[in-house]
Amino acid sequence: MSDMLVRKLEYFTRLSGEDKRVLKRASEGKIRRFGARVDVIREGEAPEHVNLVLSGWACRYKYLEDGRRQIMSYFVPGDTCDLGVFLLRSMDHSIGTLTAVTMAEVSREAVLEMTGNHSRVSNALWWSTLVAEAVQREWVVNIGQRTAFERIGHLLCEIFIRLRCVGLTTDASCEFPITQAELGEATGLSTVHVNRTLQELRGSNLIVLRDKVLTIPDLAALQRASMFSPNYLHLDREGAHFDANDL
Amino acid sequence: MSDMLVRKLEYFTRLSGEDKRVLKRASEGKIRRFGARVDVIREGEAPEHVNLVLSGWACRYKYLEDGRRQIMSYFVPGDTCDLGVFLLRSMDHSIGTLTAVTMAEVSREAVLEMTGNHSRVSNALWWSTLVAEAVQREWVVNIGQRTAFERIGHLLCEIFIRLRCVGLTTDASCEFPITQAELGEATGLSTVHVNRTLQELRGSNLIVLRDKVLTIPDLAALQRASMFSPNYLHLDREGAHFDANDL
DNA sequence: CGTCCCCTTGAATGAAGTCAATACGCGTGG
DNA sequence: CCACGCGTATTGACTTCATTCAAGGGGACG
Repeated sequence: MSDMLVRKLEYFTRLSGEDKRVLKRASEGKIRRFGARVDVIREGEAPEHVNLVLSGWACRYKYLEDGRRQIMSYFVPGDTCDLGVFLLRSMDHSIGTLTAVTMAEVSREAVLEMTGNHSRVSNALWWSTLVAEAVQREWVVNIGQRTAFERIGHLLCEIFIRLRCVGLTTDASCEFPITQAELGEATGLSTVHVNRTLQELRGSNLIVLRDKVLTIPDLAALQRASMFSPNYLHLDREGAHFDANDL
Repeated sequence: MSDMLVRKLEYFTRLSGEDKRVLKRASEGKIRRFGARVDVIREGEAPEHVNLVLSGWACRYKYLEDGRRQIMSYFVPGDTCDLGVFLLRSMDHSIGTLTAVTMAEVSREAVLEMTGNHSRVSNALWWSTLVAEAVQREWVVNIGQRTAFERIGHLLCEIFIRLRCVGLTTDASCEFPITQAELGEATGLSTVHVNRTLQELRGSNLIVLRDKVLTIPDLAALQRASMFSPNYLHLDREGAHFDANDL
């Protein structure tokens, strides 16, 4: 079940059988199923556990008073929503689903157990948190500096690579269940402009996007066109010195 | 010296004398002085310690290939630049000064000592990290959804409040040594447009900004005008249940 | 068959960027 | 002391990227 998480963490360091068991146990607590476009937790509420996405897509978002919505992060399988949340009394944003989603609720105790007694697992989880922060920063760069074309291209590169890390791509394709409106909310663009920009990307043969399936025939080309560098995802086993030696 | 940090952390929880001593010790290691507009660490380099700003302003930034620069965070006294950095092999962004800056280099060992053996200090430091993340997310909202007017207003509110937390404001004023160009790099606006927007803010009597001094005559009004809510700064002593009881 | 959601398109508008020139303060060196 | 250069702030005119408004098309589903 938590295969995706293990798979992702091994981009940082090799985990031992025991490490994997610990992770598995933590993610086999309470499982919740959500429909599409449903809130998991809302701004103002008190966080009670860490949410781990097992399947489906979710997002972190915030409404402005006037109804505009900004999506601040996408969550795909293997992603955790804030390891540290329960230090805070109340959420400053909401988490909602985009598609139908299953989530594991990881309790405070389970997190403390992992971070306190299993240092390799702890390091790997902190690494994933640091990467999530780096992604957040990259979004600032993306929205702040890039044109619509680069911006959407960049986002597609990021998502594709993140999905590939957890085995959710086949060759050059992946599921992409996000509507154009939601893409707009994530990139700070209007729906209409997202639509036109996607057509441009299609016209340049950089992407194929139909029926909720995204194909990137030449990832390197898309990366170039959108000035994407994967360095901020820190996928080159930077924690190799922590490697477990049992297989 | 680390007064600012202690002062900031006490917005989360009350620290004991011992806690403060531990923090003081950690920030009294190597002190470095930088001139204005100088890099502290560059993208691609390996982080070796946590930087704690003692005085002056710094920022986190990234260049795009074509020379555009995005500032992703501002650092003011009391701010630490990434508690977890040394889990990563290389920086995915740079940190540079805006004014002359003094920084304390907090060693990996000092961080481990604080987080491992002093749980209240550890919690407080993690809280400050979580707040920094919340700020990062808010910048996405800011750049993604708000107009130039709201965007700059929002940023000024945030900075003013952060400075007030560490005692760097007097009444309605604070030092504000940021150039218009740097404001533009942080908000994703051109210098020219920043200039015009500042004039609008002045014209609405929401701010006075002259000679590197910012005055916000009516903070509540500026907050309203820029749809600013301080909730994401989590300043209402959310860790009060960890309070030390000695004074 | 109608409704709803999502995608698409066109035309008009608007916010912000670009280019270019000018102004101002400040330090340096003649 | 003044001239010069430099970085920062300001202004005007023009352009462009993106938004808004409005309408139409297509598929899924009851």
